[in-house]
Parts: sequence; structure tokens; C-alpha cells
Amino acid sequence: MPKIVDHEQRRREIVHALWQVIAMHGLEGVSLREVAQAAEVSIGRIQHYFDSREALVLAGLERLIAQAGAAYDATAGAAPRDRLLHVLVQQVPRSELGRIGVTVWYAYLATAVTDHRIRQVLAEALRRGEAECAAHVAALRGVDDARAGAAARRLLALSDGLTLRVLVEELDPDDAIDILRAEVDGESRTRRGVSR
Amino acid sequence: MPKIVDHEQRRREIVHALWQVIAMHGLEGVSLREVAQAAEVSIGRIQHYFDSREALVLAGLERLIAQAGAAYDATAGAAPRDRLLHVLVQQVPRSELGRIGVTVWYAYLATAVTDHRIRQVLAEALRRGEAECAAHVAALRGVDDARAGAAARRLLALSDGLTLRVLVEELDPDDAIDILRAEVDGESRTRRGVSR
DNA sequence: GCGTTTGCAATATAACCGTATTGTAACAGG
DNA sequence: CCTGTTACAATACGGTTATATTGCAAACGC
Repeated sequence: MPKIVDHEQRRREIVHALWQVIAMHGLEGVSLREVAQAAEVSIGRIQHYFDSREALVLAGLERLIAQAGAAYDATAGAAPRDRLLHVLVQQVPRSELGRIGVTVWYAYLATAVTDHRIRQVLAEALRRGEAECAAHVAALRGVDDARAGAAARRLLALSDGLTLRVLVEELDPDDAIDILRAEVDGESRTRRGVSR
Repeated sequence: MPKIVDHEQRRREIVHALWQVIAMHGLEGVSLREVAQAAEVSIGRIQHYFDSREALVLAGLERLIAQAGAAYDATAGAAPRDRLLHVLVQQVPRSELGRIGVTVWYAYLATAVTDHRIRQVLAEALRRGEAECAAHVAALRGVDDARAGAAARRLLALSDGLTLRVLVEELDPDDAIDILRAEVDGESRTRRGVSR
């Protein structure tokens, strides 16, 4: 019938603009006007592709998760140790571009505390990440599932905390990565002790 | 001359209401009207005691830091190990009241990423906490300052990450505390190995 | 070419925002 | 008692917000 455009691309453009705005002014600073300006499109267009501001914000989170998942899947061929390290290190911002992505991620994480819709989506992603991580730990150290899960939780929490400190500029990204690498490679607390 | 009231108490009441609002709706949901309603006072009163919304929000952060500092000072007589553990564990929300405080703290932490005024105030508090922590680690393990500082950063980051996961309800608070305790007591990576 | 459906842009609307302004009740000091 | 100052409360104002509504141009099937 009429005028066919690439919906997927339109949505992607808008969500990219959304991320820009979040990275600059936080989720608090997200308004349709601001996003429209960043995307250089009209408000009408955004309204056409997203039912509401809330729906847009949620779509932004879902795409962020999907993108991180794809980046992880791309490491499918690597050794467990490398994949584990990748998961832990990926979020530590090294470039300005990486910093934007992580800033957006933490903006969502923070609002998840008070917004239960966002928490649902985010919690599921966290759980998936933890399971992946645990599998690698199990493969790497040959411990049972319970121990691997606990170790995975610890590693991920450490990675989150380090990332947070890098974000508020209280920690150098390279230091954070060094700590994580040491944690993955030189671990002796599992009583099977690889002892570097 | 006229009508003397307790300024300190008035301000405290308003800031408490501010925290309530932040804990419920995030910093995004903070408006003078909302805070006024939570405090059961008029908007005029808030305006009388705080120059602007921004000043109120900042005062909320400063009071939060001061309160945490006081709680820490109250442990002055305890052993280094206990004080260290206190710093790490204090923020893990165990009660509903504690949860409110930590929620507010993380709301500020998240906006610090994009708001540089808040980052300044917050970064200084983080640095102070790290220094305290490092001193205890040094006393506890007898390592040099550089190593103690690195260990302190690691412990604090771990605590932050665990707390974050408790907040989004992906981790049980008791599990988080167990991990932290094990980290403080059963640490063997420092090559002085206390070996539990 | 024609009608229909899509893809928007433009505009209207109603709510809410921070802040400035104005008015007033209370009270301490002379 | 009176005067001056404080501590507000009430309200007005200009701006921004999300969203609903309206209208129109483009383009495909026929």
C-alpha cells in the first residue's frame, strides 16, 4: 500500500539518540524534545514509533541488553578464562564510547531500585549474566555449581563496584582491569589453589 | 526580635522528607511540591530554608555523608578488623530503614556520573572512606600503604557491587555480608596468609 | 490515475514544574 | 504599646512536560 520505511532503523536511530541524552543528562534529563533534537527528528516521529516516553526508555534498556548479549556471543569460540574475563572487563569504560554505554547502563541500574518495571527487565539480564559467568567458573576451577555460583556473584559484584568507581572518576580504568585480571587468574581462595 | 525557631530542626525535617521522596521515586521524582507534601509543610517553608531545589538536593547529600561519618566515628573504640567490617557492611541494607538510606545513597551516586556538583561532594566522601579503610587494612595485615590502598579499593568496590545487587533484589543481604566477612577474615591473597 | 493506508509534522491541551512576589501573623526589644 | 523583623503561607507566572489531535504528503495496489 503506502510508503514503506525501515522501522528497525528508525527505532535504532531514536534509541541511539536516547542513549546520548541519558549519557549526558541522566535518565532524569530525558524528554521527548531532548531526544528528538539529539536524533534530529521531530517529536511526532518518536511518538509514531514509541507509544510513550516510558515505552521508549524501556526499549532503550532492552536494546542495551541485547547489544551486550550479542557482544558476549561473539566470544563464543574463546576459552572459558577469556570469556569470563571478557564479561567482567567489558563494562569497565576504557574509551569515551565505552564510557557512554556504561553510563547509560548504570543510569538504568539506579532507577531499577525505585522503578519496578525496569527492575524486572534488568534483573533477568543480571541473572543470565550470572549463570554464564558461573558456568565458566565451574569449567575453569572444577568446583560444584553452588560454589561456582557464589564465586560468579562475587566476581560480578566486584566488577560492578569497580566500574562504579571508575565512573565517578575515583579509580583509573586500568587499575580496575588489573584487579579483575588478578582475581580471575591468581585466585587461591577456592582451596583447589592454582597458585600462580 | 521576632519569632525564633530552631532552624536546624526545620532543615532536618525537610531533608528527611527529601530522603523519603528519593527512596520512593528517585531523585527524578523530587519536586518541591512532593517534598512539601511528604514533610507536611508548605512549599513556602522549604523555599525559606533552601535557596533552590538544587541547594536542597545538595544539602540532602551533605547530611547523608555527615550521618554516615558520625556512625563510623561511633565505632572509634573497636578493633581495626571490626571497624573495617563495619565500613564494608554498614551499607548493605538489612532493615527497611537501612534500605531507604542506601537507596538514597545510590541515587546520588548515579547522578554523580552526570552531575559534576554532586560528584565533587561525593568523590571527597569516597576518598575519605577509602583512606580510613586503607588504614585499617594496613594495621590488620601489616602491608605498606600502596598495597593497603589497593586492597581497600578492592574491598570497597566489592561492597558497593554487592550492595547494588541486594538493592535490585538479586542477592540476599545475608549472603552479601557473608562474602564480605569471609573477605576480611579469610584472606590469603596478601601472601602473608592468615589461612583461616 | 485513484483511493487507501502509512508516515509523519504541526499544533493543541492540560498538567506540573521551579521560582518570584506579596501578604500577614507572631513575637522580641525599646 | 509600638515598631521592626522573622517565618512563613498563598498565589501568580512563565516555562516545560507528555500526550492527544489533526492534517497532509507520499506511495503502493489496483
